[in-house]
Amino acid sequence: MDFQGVIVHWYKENKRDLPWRKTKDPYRIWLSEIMLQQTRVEQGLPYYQKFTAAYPTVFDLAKAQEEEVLKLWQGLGYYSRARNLHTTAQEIAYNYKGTFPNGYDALKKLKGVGDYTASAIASICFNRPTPVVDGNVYRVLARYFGIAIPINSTEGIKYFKALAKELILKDQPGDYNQAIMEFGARQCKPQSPNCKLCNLQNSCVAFAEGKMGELPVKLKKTKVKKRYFNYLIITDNEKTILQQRKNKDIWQNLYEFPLIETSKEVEIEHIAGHDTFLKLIHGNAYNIRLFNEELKVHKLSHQHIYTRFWIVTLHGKLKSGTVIEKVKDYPVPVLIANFVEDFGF
DNA sequence: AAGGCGGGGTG
DNA sequence: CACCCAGCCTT
Repeated sequence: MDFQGVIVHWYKENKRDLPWRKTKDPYRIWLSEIMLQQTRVEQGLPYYQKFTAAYPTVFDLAKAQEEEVLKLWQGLGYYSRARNLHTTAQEIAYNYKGTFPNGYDALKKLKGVGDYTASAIASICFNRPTPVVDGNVYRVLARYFGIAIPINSTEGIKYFKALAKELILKDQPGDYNQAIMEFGARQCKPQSPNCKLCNLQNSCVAFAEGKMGELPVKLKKTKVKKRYFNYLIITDNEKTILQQRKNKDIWQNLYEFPLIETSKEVEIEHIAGHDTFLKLIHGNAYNIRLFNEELKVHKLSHQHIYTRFWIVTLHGKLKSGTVIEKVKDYPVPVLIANFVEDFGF
C-alpha cells in the first residue's frame, strides 16, 4: 500500500469521534477550523460545543454582540480569531444570504480564513482537491520523505504545499486531509512518535536514519519579552472600575482593571504617585494594599507578564463604575479571570 | 520576510 | 525549562 493508502486506512481505524466529523455544514466546519488554529483538539472541543449551542446557525452568530462572542471565546486565546469570526459571520449572513462560498479563492477572502482554513473547508465541505498543510502535515511529510527544508521559510512553505498537492487523494480529499492531520496528531507526534507500531515504518526516511527528533526543521525560537503590569482594583465595596483594551496589543477588546505598565517592578510609592492612579482616585480618601506579595507571572508564548494587583479601597462612593457582581459577565484575559476568582469578588 | 498574537499540554 | 498546537494578519 502506498503512503496515502496507509494514512487513510490508519484514519478509518483510529479516528476520534468528534462532532465536526458528523457534518459537512460549512458553518460548523468553518467554526471548528477557526477554533482549532494553533489549538489542540481537546482544548477547542468544549468551545465548539458552547458555540454551536449558543449559535446554531451563522445568522445567530451574526446577530450576537461582539462582547458576547468574546465572552464565550474567553480562555481560548488569540482573540483576533473571535473578532474575525464575528465579522465573517455577518459577511456570510448579510452579504452571502447565509450561504458559504464553495471554492478556495472565495473562501480565502473571508477575514480570518487563510490558506489552511480555505483548503480545509473546500475539501471537507465541497470535495475540492485543495491540500491542507498545518503543523501536523509539515511534520509527517518532513519525516516520511526526509525533508530538511525549514517549514517556516518561504521555500519550505512552497515545497511542502506542492508536495501535499501531489499527494492528495482527489476522490476523497476531505478524508485524506483529515487523515494526515489526525495521523500527525496521534501517531507521528512531535515528541515520542509511535514508530514501533507504524505501518509506514519500512518506508519512512526519518525512521531509517533515526532523525525523527530532528525533523521537521524550524527556523529560530521565539524570544520572550518581559512586561510589568500593575492592576488597580479600585472599589467602594459596591462597584469597581473596568476598562476595555483598545490598543493594538494583546487582548484587544477584552476588559481589565485600570493598568499601570512599568519597565520594572515598582513599589507602592510609585503607584500612589502615578498620574493614572491620581486621576482615578480624584482626591478621595483611600486605603491601598498589595494583594499578591509574590509577583504573579502570566506566561504567554511570546511574553511573560509580571503582575501585581493593588487593592484600593475608597472611603467615599464611586460615581461611575461596574457593579462588582457584573464583573464576571465581561470578557477578560485569563490573568484577570484568575484574579477575580482568587480575590472572591 | 519578520514579528505579533494566548493559553495549555508534554517531556 | 523548551517546544508545539487543524494559522492568520500586519508591517
